[in-house]
Amino acid sequence: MDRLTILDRATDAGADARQPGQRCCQADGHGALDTGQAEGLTADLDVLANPIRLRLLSLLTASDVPVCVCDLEAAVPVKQPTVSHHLKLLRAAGLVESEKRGLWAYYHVRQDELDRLRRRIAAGLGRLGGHHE
Amino acid sequence: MDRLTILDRATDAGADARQPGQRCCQADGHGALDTGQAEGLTADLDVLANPIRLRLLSLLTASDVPVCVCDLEAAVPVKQPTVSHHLKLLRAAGLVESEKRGLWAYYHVRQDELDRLRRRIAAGLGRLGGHHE
DNA sequence: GCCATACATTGACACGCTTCGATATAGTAG
DNA sequence: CTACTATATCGAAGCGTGTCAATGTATGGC
Repeated sequence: MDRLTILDRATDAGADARQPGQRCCQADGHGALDTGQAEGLTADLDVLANPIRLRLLSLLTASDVPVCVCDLEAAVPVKQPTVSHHLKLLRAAGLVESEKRGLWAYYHVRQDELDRLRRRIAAGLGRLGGHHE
Repeated sequence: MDRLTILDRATDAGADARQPGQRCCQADGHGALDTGQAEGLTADLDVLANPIRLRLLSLLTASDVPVCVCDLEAAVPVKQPTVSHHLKLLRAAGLVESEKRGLWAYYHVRQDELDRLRRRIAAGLGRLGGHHE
């Protein structure tokens, strides 16, 4: 209704001449992330956005052999149940695998999955716009 | 994989022959992120790990002109105070700037800061190990 | 003056995440 | 079998985050 007049006025008179109650510049978000993409990228970021999980992942990637929980526990300022909790999240995200040997559980990174996650994040952030392509 | 090989070698070399109560493999975390680096990377990730903020950033980068809050509000499934809240966080992170013109507040991305943030994240995740430079 | 608008801020709520003690499970040693 | 270990799971507490209604602030039109 009034929108037409407003749009006309906007195009005609410029940004500051518009009336209250109207959309200003109708940014349509061309090329922007839609809601679904933003949620997907958020989910990917959330897996890594924790200092304990980052450190555990870092320790596992830095080791060429599987690492037992007791070693991880010793490298991180939280108690054992918390370590188990974060390892469970990393396993649910497909980033690590565990193998039980005797009393110990040995964890190792699934490097391919970690690389895929990193690529998804890099692609998503790249889609945020504004630079090289 | 061959567990027996590992176990045999371990029995011989001592890895699995270790006693309870001892560190297993003393991973020293060479090349890994330390606690401080993990926290810094987490802070960077946290800024972006939210679908509303990602969408707002995306809309702003997709527009070559500053965008007013009313337009952002229309593109996002939350109410106006929530939009203001997220814009405040983005401004605190140095990723956007605002300018008041009349009744309206126009936001635009600080592209250099966004690029720097992306580079920090890429470098941090790269330090997670395992691949090409 | 008055009223309406755009946006920011406040205060409160709900929800989820992180954490840990307690407990369960499973393996080893004696 | 008993005792001890390593790890997982459970349950609850603490705390931060996202959200919104209500309110504040500034601006413009009448």
